[in-house]
Amino acid sequence: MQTLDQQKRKDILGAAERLFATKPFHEVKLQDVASDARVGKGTIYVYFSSKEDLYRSLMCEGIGELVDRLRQRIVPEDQSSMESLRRIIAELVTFAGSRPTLFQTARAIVHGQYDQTLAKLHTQMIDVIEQVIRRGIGRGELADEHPELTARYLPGAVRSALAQKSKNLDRAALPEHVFNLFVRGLAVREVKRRKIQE
Amino acid sequence: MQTLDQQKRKDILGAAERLFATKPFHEVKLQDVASDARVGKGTIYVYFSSKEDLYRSLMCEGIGELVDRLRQRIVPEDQSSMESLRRIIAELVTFAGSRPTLFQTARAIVHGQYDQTLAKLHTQMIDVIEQVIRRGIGRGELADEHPELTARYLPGAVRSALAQKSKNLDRAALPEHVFNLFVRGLAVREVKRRKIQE
DNA sequence: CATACAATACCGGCGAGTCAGTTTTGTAGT
DNA sequence: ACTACAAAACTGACTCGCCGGTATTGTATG
Repeated sequence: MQTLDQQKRKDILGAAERLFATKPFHEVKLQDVASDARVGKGTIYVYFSSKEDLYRSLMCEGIGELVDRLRQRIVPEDQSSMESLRRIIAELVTFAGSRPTLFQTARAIVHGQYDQTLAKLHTQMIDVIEQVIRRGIGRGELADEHPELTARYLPGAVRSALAQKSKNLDRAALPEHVFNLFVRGLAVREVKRRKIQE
Repeated sequence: MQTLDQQKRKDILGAAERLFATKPFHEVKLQDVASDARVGKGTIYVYFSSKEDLYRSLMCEGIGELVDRLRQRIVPEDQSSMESLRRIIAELVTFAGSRPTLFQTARAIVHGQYDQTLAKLHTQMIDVIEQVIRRGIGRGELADEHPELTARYLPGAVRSALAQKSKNLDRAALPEHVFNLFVRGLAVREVKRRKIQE
């Protein structure tokens, strides 16, 4: 009597996530969401006040979860900045892989000026990354003129790499590759290294 | 009257671009596009067969233009790979700045499986970048395990950086920063450099 | 008079949102 | 334990407004 069935809410969100992954907002029909979630169309309105609200809830909870995970994985005191960076990237890749919709659509929403909650969550994510870089700079481990920019590149890069699922991207190699690129860059330094070693 | 025709078409595309930049597809009304373009609603259907077609044309022509520009700016024979990279990044930033809609929405569409034309154009863009990197590797100027991934990161990074227009991003600094990061990475190398110099 | 197009009116389909009715679930009384 | 009952949860057929698309009208131009 008391509680709305939280499982049902999850079902609806799950169906919505699947469908919004496939088509743009305006092509997703609430009837389909309902069918997919095995609930009546009206039930959706028990848990969400509108299609818009459903969509926003989906996004907010997803990004919120990502932010939480990032924070959990980072322990500034005990970790080198490199390790933190590595973990951030790994987490981004994992998340993007397991919940492609959320990660991908996140961008579309951030752009939409209306939803401040979501924008705020997005900012939080960027902030977490930026702080890690700044800390690394402070410790003398990293160098970066604009950490606030780099913090944005990271999720963007991961997103782009995973955007096309067609190719057989080596998922396992992705985190390491991103990490290496961001840390070392493309420039060849073999010669210098040899000089050092000699 | 032929000349007028093409101008009118441009007007419509321009208005559409402006509006699609502001709101999602389903919130853009054809009446508004018409008004904005100073054209009768019916006239739109002279040049485009449907709202969908208008949108697709807009995207295709935009991305096509970007691909052309990238190709023009790159002269593999006469340029170092670094210079090519620098130009690619500059072009991406410029384009993303001047035509935010196209750049930003591009990926949302690519994901949609229906439109192969657009997907193909997107692939072409990635290919241009990838080839530059491969050439650099061949010449011993660059090192990269997965150029096909890096080629995707680049536009993704730029896109992310420009996604939020709120902050006073230093537009001028952006290309250089992206270039430096991708080429050199975040790692501090002062120590090593000193060792070499000593 | 003819052409081209803006403006406007109109139509039909579609889908978000509603609500009256049905089912499920919790509880109280015996 | 069982029944009875009530309240919440759920349903899906229906409604209603909106907008894509078309047909019509008015007007300017040459």
